[in-house]
Amino acid sequence: MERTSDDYKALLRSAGLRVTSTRLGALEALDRRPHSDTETIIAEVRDSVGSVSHQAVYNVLAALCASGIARRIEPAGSPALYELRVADNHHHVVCRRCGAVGDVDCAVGERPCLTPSDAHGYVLDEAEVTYWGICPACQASASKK
Amino acid sequence: MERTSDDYKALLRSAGLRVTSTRLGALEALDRRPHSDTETIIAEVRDSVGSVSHQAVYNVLAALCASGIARRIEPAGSPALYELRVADNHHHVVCRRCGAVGDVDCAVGERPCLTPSDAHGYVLDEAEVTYWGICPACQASASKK
DNA sequence: CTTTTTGCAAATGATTTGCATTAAC
DNA sequence: GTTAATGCAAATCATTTGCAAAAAG
Repeated sequence: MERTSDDYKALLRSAGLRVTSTRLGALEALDRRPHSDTETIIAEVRDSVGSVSHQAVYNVLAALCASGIARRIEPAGSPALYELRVADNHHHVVCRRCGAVGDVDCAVGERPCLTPSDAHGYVLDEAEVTYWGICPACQASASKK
Repeated sequence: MERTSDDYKALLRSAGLRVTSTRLGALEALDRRPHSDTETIIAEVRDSVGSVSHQAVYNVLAALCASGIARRIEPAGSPALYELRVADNHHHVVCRRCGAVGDVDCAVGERPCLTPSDAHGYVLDEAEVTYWGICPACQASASKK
C-alpha cells in the first residue's frame, strides 16, 4: 500500500493546505517511520528535500494535526511523537526503558473505553490508551545484564 | 477521611524517606488538591511551610513517585500533574479547553485494557487511559459565546 | 557524625513567537 | 498579485544538573 507523492498532494489539497516540498517530505517521513519525534522527522525531511528549518517542520506538523491528517502523541517524559492518523481507533504500547512505541488494537471492541462509568458531565470525544511495559529488545538486554 | 500529619510521617518512614517539612507540605498539598501541577504544589507548600525552593519540590515529587506514594500524570500539552497514588486502578478525564482533570473508573471491569489483542511481545505492567472532552464549565461558557 | 535534603544558580531541551522573505495558487 | 509557508533569531517554559550548606536520623 505504497502511497505516492500524488496521493499526498491530493491529501493536502483536500485539507485546504498548500502543497510544499516540506509537507510532502514530512508526510513521506511519517509514512516511512511512524511514531517519530520531531528531530527524526526533521532529519528525514532533510534527507529527501534538502535543507529545512526546524520551525518549518514544526509548522507542518501542527498544520497536519490541525487538519486531522496526522496525530500527535505524547508519551510521558519524552518529546512528542507523530503518526499519520488512521481511521481505526488504535492505541499504543510504550517501552519504559527505551521509549519504543508500537500500535495495538484495543481488546475491548471498537471504541474501547469511551464510556467510563462516570464522566463527571464531560462531553467526551476520545479515549486514549497507553500501555506501558518493556519491549522485546529491552527484555533481552536486561536479562543479559 | 482526613489524613493527619502523623499519617504522612508514617507513610514517609515506611517508604524509607526522611520526614521533612517540605515533604509533609507536599503531601498535604496533594491531598488538598489532587491533579496539581508543580507550580500549584510549590505555591501550596509555601503557604503551609514557608519558603521552599523550586527544586526542593521537584525532588520531593520525584521521591514520592519513585517510592510509589504519588503518581505523575502528563496530559499532552500541559505540565505534569501529580496525585497521591490510590490503590484502585482509575483513569482520567481531561478537558481539552481548560485542562481540568477528573478521576474516573474504567467502564470495563477492574483492569480495563491491560490485555490488548496483540502486545507485540511487550511485557506490560500498566494501562493508562485518558479520556478527552469538554468539562461542564467549558460547555457552559462555550454556549454563551 | 553520616547520609539525605535543601537551596541557589545555571544549563538543557522541546517548543513557540515575530517578522521579513519566498513560494503557492 | 494575494495569501499562506518558510527561514532565521530570539524567547519561553518545564524540568534537570551540580555543588555547597543545612537538617534528619
